[in-house]
Amino acid sequence: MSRMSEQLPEYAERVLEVAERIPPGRVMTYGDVAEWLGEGGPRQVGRVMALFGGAVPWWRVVRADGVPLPGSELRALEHYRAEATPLRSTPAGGPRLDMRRARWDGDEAHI
DNA sequence: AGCTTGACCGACC
DNA sequence: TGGTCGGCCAAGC
Repeated sequence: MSRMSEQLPEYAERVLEVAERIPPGRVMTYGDVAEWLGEGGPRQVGRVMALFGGAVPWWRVVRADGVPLPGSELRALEHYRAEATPLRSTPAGGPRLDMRRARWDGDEAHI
């Protein structure tokens, strides 16, 4: 097939595919996704999400420290509330994800 | 070819 | 809890 109008790079497709598998109420970090794919790194995953994340549950792919996506934290928090994702209230500042409980390793058996 | 940037991460203090 | 630092790796300029 010829390159009509630039399709999604294969790597991007794989990243989005993983993002779609994350169960509601759970999250994976950028690094987790990269590690699961065994390809690329957190920053590559971050780039893919920045460019094409809008097509998938982007709020389920987060930074390792559990800080909601800057600029979209309100929308993200709405989703977390709606799907009962474990949050942790911090003394100063807004809520963060409770990574210990919300983190998903990508294994369907651990849902 | 070299330098900067970015939806990052872990170690350290 | 929070800030810095070095490492990371692809893209842009």
